[in-house]
Amino acid sequence: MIATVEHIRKFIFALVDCKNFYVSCERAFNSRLWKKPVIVLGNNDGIIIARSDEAKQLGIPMGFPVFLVRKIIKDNDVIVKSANFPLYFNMRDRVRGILSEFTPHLEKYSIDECFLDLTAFPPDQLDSYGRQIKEMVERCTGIPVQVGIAETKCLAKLANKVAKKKPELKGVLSVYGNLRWRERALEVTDVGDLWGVGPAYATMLKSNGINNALQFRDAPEHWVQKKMTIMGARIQAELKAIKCHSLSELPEPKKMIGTAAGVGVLMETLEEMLQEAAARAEEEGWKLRKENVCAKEMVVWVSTNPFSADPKHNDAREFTLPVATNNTSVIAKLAQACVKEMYKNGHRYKRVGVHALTLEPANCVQGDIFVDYEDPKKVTLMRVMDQLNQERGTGTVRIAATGPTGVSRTLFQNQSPHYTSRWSDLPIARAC
DNA sequence: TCTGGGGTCCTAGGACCC
DNA sequence: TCTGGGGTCCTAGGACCC
Repeated sequence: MIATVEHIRKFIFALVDCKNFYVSCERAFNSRLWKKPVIVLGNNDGIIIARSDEAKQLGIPMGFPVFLVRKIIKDNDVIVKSANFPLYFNMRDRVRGILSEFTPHLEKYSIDECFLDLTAFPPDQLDSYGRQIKEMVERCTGIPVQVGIAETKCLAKLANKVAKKKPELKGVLSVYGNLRWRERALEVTDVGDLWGVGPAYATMLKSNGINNALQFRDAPEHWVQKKMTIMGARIQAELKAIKCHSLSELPEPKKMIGTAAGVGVLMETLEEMLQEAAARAEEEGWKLRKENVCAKEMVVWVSTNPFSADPKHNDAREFTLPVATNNTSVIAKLAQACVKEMYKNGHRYKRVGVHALTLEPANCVQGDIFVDYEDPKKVTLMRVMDQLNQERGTGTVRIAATGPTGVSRTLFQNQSPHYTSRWSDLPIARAC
């Protein structure tokens, strides 16, 4: 490999990761959840999307259908919460706000993780700096975090994981410039826990005698590239402190925007399917307008429940719009036409999906002299609809095609109040 | 005997992330 | 009875072009 200036120049990355994020958000407003096993369920209260440490210790797995662990929940008084995304998004923004006070150079990697560029900071103080970040976030938001610091993103991720696993590190680990610490961290990390190594690669690597991150780093480079493509080669280089991934401070424009929520009660009639198609189109339109883009090509698909013994039917239709659009009623009509074509009587459907594949910025859509989607009245109608729904709550104004009630969808039986996003739910402080 | 070679674009499929 | 919902990137192979 030819060393470039990029490789020689030293960078410092920190990864800040919120611990059991959704559970921590719930706990920040409800002290009764402290030190108890708590889990958070996804849409429809179907699967487990977050667990407290206590719940993990009971052996409750992530992404698992909740009905399969009912007994553990009952026997151990596990507290079950339904997802409360408005609260989580708000807490995410608070955490990011605190982090951006430390450095303006940060990448919002996911709802509960941020990469920080600390290159400008004195390397001998990184450890204490990591501790300051941790304390400040916890004090201001109530969300516990771990901090990992290193020369590359992959190593920062790894340091973060080690900090999480080893209580004596108290949630902060910098391996920057410290070869011995770096090797130790690599050695105690299972190869399957590396960022970018999923279950398939982990199995392959282990069957070749590569069990930890250190062994992976030292494996022959050509072999790694052959088996795991350029992605694997990059992970390996990053573990050698050679930077392959930069900080992306500005989010890349999206390449695809989709929506495909499963329904609560399976759909059997065409009418239900058409209503669901309209509802998904409505959501898709809203997402496109929020991103300020229009879709030129779209895919509509239907599927039955993959886990049931019912007859299966999965199908998809793709179409190209004459003029890219983000207008809900245009999308809804086309989505319904696709569903009408695909629907087969005698099946119980779980999902209708609507995906936009080719996106164009909304302000420079290529026109078509025969089609008039850019009718200012329609644009205004969408804007007013979005505004009303935002101010008065989702679903205040809907297109008629979604039906009077819509298809039965989301169950939130154990949702906490919207502490941060609804006036009536504001927590009340009482003097003891 | 021996049947070009280099390039682009598109798609499906596989792997991964949170 | 109940099993999420978003995304990204890379590669191989085929079609097609000159």
